[in-house]
Amino acid sequence: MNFQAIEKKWQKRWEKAKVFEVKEGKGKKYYVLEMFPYPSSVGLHMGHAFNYTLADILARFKRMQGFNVLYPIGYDSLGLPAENAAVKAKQHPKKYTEKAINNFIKQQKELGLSYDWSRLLMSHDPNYFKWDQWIFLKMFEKGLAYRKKAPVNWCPKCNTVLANEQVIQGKCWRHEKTDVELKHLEQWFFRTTKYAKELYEGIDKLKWPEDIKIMQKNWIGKSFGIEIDFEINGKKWPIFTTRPDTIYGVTFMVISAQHLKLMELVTERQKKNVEKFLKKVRSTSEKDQEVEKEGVFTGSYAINPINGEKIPVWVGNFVLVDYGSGMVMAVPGHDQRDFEFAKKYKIEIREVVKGGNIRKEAFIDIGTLVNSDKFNGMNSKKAIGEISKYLEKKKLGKRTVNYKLRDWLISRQRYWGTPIPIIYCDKCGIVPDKNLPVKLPEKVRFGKGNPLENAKEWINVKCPKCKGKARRETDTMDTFVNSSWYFLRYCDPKNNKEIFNKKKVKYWMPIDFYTGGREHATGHLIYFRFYTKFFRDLGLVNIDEPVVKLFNQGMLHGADGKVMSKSRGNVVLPEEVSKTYGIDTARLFLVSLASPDKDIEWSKTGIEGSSRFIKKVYDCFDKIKPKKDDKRIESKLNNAIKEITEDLENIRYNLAVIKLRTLFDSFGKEVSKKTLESFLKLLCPFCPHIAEELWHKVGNKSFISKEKWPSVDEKKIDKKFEQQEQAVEKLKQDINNVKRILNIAKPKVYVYVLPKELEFLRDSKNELLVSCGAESIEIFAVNDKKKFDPENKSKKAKLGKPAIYLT
RNA sequence: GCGGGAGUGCUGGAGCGGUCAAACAGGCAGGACUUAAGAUCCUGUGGGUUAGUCCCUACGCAGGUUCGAAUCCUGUCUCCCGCACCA
Repeated sequence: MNFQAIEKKWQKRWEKAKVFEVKEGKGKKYYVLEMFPYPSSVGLHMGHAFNYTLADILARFKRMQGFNVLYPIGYDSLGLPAENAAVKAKQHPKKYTEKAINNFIKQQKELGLSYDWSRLLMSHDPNYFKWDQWIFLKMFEKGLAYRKKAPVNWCPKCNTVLANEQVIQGKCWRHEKTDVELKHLEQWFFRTTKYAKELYEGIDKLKWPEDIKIMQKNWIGKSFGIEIDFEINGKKWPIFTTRPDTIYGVTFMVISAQHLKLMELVTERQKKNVEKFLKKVRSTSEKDQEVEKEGVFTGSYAINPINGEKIPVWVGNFVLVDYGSGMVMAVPGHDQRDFEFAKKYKIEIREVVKGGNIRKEAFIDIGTLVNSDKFNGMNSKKAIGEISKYLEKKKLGKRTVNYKLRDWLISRQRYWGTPIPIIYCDKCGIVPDKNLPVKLPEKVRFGKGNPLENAKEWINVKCPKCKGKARRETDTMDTFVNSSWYFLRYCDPKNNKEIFNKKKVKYWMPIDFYTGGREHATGHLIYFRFYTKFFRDLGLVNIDEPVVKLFNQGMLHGADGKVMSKSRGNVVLPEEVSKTYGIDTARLFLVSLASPDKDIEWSKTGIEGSSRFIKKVYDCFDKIKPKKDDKRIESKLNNAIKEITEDLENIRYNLAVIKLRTLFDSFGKEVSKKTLESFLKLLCPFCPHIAEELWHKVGNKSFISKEKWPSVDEKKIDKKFEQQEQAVEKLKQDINNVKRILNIAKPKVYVYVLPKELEFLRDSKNELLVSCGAESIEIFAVNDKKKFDPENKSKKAKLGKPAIYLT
């Protein structure tokens, strides 16, 4: 059979008849979505095919179940990789990207994915990013987009700053060998921290994989504590601590070496020392493991608010600048880091919680307070509360909750991104540019730094307010901005009056099933929740969370056992597989290997198994002449429908495939047309092209993709047939066993059964003959007087266990 | 260091308190069909034993809970992943 012709044929017909295009309003909706793909110019390999197939199967299944299924596609086409690749290929990123997209579309169509192509989105389209800019201005208006000078992560390879989420173990997310540097720059931020509490608390309600939920919790990192004001040089400096019970043990303070206001604390005498130290800190890479804790005295002293004690303030390399207030109270007796620091610089280590040996190491557990004035003898746990209360009463501190989550740095010093719609005017300052879209200038020079900085005509504009001289912001937005709301635009992709129609979004949202990789746990999957909450507060959506069910698919590994990727050189291309086996076979194989959430390995021999099955199915429809069902088939079919439906519902495709195979194997020569059709429907989500082809072959004119999913008739499921089958199976084994013991190559077999079992065993006579390699088989009822039974074996027969005699 | 997940046949993997551990697929071996190969079909694939029986050994290792555990608990080893000086 010619797979490729069949595939092409149906792909064309689907497209022509707009089979997968949907409109809102017709019945119950179901929204299936894959994470916004970045259109790499390298194209798709089998790993991608695996991802898309998983969602496509569900979309097709839900569609047949009668849901109004929204299953759209688009491309996250702005971003650094495209710009870099384009520069390398000496092509404009736009041209380069669009070529890549066209290639992607072609390949995805060849996979038989049932997208509604009419909703196609591309984030580099000004009609799309116009709304990114619109959102930015809304955020600006609400104080959620702001500009500040801050210590930021800089990747020297990318030549741009990065968000915290894009720094992995001190390295750039795109360059695993490049250390991220710290710089102080004026940058644009989104105030994600405004929703920190809600983002954190909402996690529990999500039907997401547990590990993702835990990762998000750790990332947002909630901790309860108290902010205590320490007075330094007459000014109040707040610090955050979760252990106020150890406040009597504070023997010094440490401020981060990156702190913006550090120099305010440095005295004239200490200036040289501190500057020398800062130089050293900057030259050693920030996050290398096990950096020794070091610091220098600033010359200033702080007053411990609880007892008025004067304590030295140091500057140190181990204090994070962007957590809490960038300064800590050091309790060397009860914090391991402070302990190491104090040991090194011979600062007093004071015991205030009894329980450990603070000469050897810091005692960080809870215990009983000592050397703590009126709180002596109190348990740490109680003391945390009591001391907090005391400080609050005296207006020296305030209990707070602190989050690790930081505001999202969205500025990028690159060309291929959404321009930030801001104009700087000497007179009016920061002015929003409401004349959207702010497009990218086409003619720019690539190579050195941010190309936009040299686009003079584009930069120099009139101030929208005073019409005076002004200049554009040259930073563009992080690509994760574009992917934070695309799922809403799919609901109304062509709207040019507003970002989207509220009613349409209300109908389609939330996303019912979202697939993608685990790597987005603390990036995209937080950003898009943040956006959703912001839109809700704007009154644009009526939901709190964008996704009901998140599914993380496993990774496809190559034959070498490593994750399939172009750079590793272990890719298998869908085109190639398609040529030999057909894409339906590949789809089937990918999901039958293992549970879809697990990593799987591509194997050449493995796909043969799926191929054999597909061929068998195809051949069967070539030959079979439908007749009537017997009760056994009816039972089998209904049971299969029931179980396959459940398995699809729970994304246990591997198990569904097994049941599909078992069902097919149970077809004898007597199968009704209706049963065959039901089988095809069950097959359709996995192998849509072949299902369509055979659907027509048996005489239908409609699209099976649009047919109704078969329903279960529970009454027809009869466990009796299963038991009978098992009995036959056992009998088979028994005969073979005896045959082997007696060492007869082609025995004559005599079977003796109880009279009521005679009928179904007779039906299995041929099957037994083949599988036992017997010369002949005769089946007698035990009470048959004419039976051949020279050794009188028939009296051994029991219910469900016939007696046998071989010769 | 903290957190999460996983260890089942020759392999990928099902099973996640109980009627049978290994469904399904792949591999390998034997057989049938062929002049032959391929395709296809059948059988076997821990050990012992037997005319189809039964026994033993087996779900990383060691304990425990239970009438009963691959499945629950504790400890331990190995592997994978995430976070990592968060005060």
